[in-house]
Amino acid sequence: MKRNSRLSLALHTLSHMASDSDRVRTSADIADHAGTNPVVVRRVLGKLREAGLLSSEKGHAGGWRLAKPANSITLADVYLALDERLVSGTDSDAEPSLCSVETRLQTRISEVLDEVEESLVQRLRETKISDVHPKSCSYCDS
Amino acid sequence: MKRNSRLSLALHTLSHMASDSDRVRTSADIADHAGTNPVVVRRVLGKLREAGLLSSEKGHAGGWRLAKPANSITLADVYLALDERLVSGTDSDAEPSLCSVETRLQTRISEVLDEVEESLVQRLRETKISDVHPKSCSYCDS
DNA sequence: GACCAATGCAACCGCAAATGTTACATATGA
DNA sequence: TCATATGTAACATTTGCGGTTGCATTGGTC
Repeated sequence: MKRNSRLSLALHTLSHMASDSDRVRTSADIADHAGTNPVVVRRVLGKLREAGLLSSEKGHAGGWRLAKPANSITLADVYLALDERLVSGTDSDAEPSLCSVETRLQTRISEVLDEVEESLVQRLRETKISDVHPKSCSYCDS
Repeated sequence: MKRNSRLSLALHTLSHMASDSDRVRTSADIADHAGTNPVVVRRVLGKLREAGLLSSEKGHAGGWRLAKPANSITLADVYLALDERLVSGTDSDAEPSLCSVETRLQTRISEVLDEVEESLVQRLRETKISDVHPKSCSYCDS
């Protein structure tokens, strides 16, 4: 795994689940398929659960499953669930500049980036998880 | 400086320059205003020069200036000049999965993210540097 | 009830990318 | 010739993130 791994992992998992909604999957299974670690999987999927996209069950026959139909989940749902802010990073520690013009410029730049960020989310809203999944794909039984 | 600092620094600098195109600015000046280091500034602005957005001159009265009018530079120009790929990260080391379905899914996800990335660039193309600059701003003379 | 298998969570390690820093070569105008 | 700027390499520092371990908790199964 590498860059944008959280978003990538989330899409990967959701797409898989979309192909067989009834099947319950464990973190270990998902981690194997994604080439990563069960704990990492739980971290990412936990966010998706908080957002109501997934549900999880503990115990012997526990695991993860979709909490709503795949065609009702958009990329924006996933993106926002993960708290990703690719464009307008949280530029917090802006030390109060000596020059008032500086601070105004900084504010203005943040505005512009926020607008772009919003456009990005709008674009993500146009694609559903069910659109991502390639045709003729059955979850491989390892 | 912190997150998205390269893009932020670039926009900051270009906006400043847009307000007084004739003035030549040194890395040190810019670094002071941006609260960072001259070398960092040169690294970022060097990319912008490669892209033909800025020009620089060595020597005694050297420094940086716009290479073209601010209203002919879009955010996409800056974004691409910096080699930013916020959405579709270069997911290179994808080890060949055992399952063919996996690789196809991976490919499909990359496709989708590339499309989103392209949408982002298109959006960035709609905003010019001259749009970023707040009105009534004279470069403060420190 | 004992046991096993799953999530949930906290703490830590290690790596990699980006920034920050120093140093020095080079160019150029005064 | 000197002061001042960029250009660049090398190194230090910070930071975010994936990875790892450990353990508590929950819930089937025997």
